Amino acid sequence: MYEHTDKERLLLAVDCIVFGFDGEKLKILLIKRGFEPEKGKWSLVGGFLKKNEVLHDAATRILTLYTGLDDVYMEQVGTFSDIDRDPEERTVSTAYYALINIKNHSQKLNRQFSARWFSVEEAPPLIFDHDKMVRYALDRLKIKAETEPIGFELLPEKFTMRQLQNLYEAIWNVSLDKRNFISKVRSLDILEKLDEKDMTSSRKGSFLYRFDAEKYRTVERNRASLNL
Amino acid sequence: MYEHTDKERLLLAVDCIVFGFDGEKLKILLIKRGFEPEKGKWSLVGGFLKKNEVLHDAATRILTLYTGLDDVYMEQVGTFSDIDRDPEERTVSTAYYALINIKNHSQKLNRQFSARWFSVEEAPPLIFDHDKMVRYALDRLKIKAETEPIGFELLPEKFTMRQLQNLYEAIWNVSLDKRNFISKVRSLDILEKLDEKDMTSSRKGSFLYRFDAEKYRTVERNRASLNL
DNA sequence: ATAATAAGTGTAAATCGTACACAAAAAATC
DNA sequence: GATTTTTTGTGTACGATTTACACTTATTAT
Repeated sequence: MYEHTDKERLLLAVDCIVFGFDGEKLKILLIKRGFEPEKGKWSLVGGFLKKNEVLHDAATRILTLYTGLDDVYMEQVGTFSDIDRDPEERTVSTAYYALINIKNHSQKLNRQFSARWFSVEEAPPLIFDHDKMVRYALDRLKIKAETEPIGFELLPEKFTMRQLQNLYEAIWNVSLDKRNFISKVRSLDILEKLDEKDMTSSRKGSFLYRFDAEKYRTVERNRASLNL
Repeated sequence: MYEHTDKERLLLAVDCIVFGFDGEKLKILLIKRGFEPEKGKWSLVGGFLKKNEVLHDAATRILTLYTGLDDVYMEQVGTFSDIDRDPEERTVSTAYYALINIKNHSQKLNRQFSARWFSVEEAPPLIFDHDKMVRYALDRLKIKAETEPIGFELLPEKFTMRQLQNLYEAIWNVSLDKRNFISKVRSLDILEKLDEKDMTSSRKGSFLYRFDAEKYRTVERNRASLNL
């Protein structure tokens, strides 16, 4: 019950799992901590909730601080409360995941915070319970990708079919049949095929596509399933 | 960044959306608050996180306090942080939902806390942001029900096919075809048909079923989909 | 005997998912 | 300039799943 003696005030942190995609592999943004505790080890980007701030704003603030980006897709993953997760003081942390497009991503972050992209499989061990947060965030991303088209957030404006397929293969850690993938994506009718070709990937070149924002929103509203 | 001046300690509450099922409708457990603020209004059951307690334990503790039940299925829904959600003091709250079987449910709770079951559609307006919490919890329950057999938690040991169908109809707010429903459920092979009949619902009587815990766990492990 | 009520049961059509292989374009190399 | 290399791009057939759909049965109440 709401008895006064039980009320304990504690620190509430926010940690962000920043997912990015480079056309090949799914990546997360990590920083080498320049401060105690655990100075020198890799961690998620994070900070503390301020008095007159809601969690989502705190997550956005932290993301902007570390990446220079705003207007980023973010979603709450969950709140982690193990007693000794932070050795300094009892701290509960709410994790958010963000989806960002690596190409839009200024390089200043590297200099300031020793931030680096790691592919999800090759990331180093993280401090505190951050590995657990990443696992939860990945699970959420996998589920999200089943019912909502997340490419808008993770891919550059123009991309090839191969890149789109790589994205889903990376998220679900599966390999998909090219023909089935393409026909499924086509049936969703949210892509616009451009006349341009990307010539970097092959001699033949591959056509570029773009999301059709209009159709895309319709699909989002209908929660159309992307069962690949 | 983790600068000391930004650290603000605040209260962390836990609120529980307790779902129950009476064979007909999906219900939630609400209490009429006997304490300020908002004394006399309806709210979720809740409390504050203690210093040496993790969130899940706090949610369990609160549920046991109000219902006398332990060993209940619970899952974190999310953390709600609107600045003025609690008028007394800045309080962030993590919501959990619980699934309980109303029939197992002792009646002592009613006496002690003016707790009552309300069908989800007919619930009164709740204090603070509790209505929002209920909406989120319902969304989570809907998604959960798509991939995991939740009947074990919500139904009495023996139940009729009609009750099972009512449960899914109530959660998803749809009407399902009886024949398709039954053949789908049968194909999952997690139910045991008993020789007993329930005679309360019709003159003919309807056979009772029971979950086969062994098979049930296999299905859970395989994350078999219950696409009804 | 008859009426009323809910239980119980099967099939056909449509949709969706999956498996699968070869030709075309262009550049690089000889 | 012919050949090799590489990646793109495309269609179909089969099986599985989902959906739509209606009548009989058992029993009690009248």
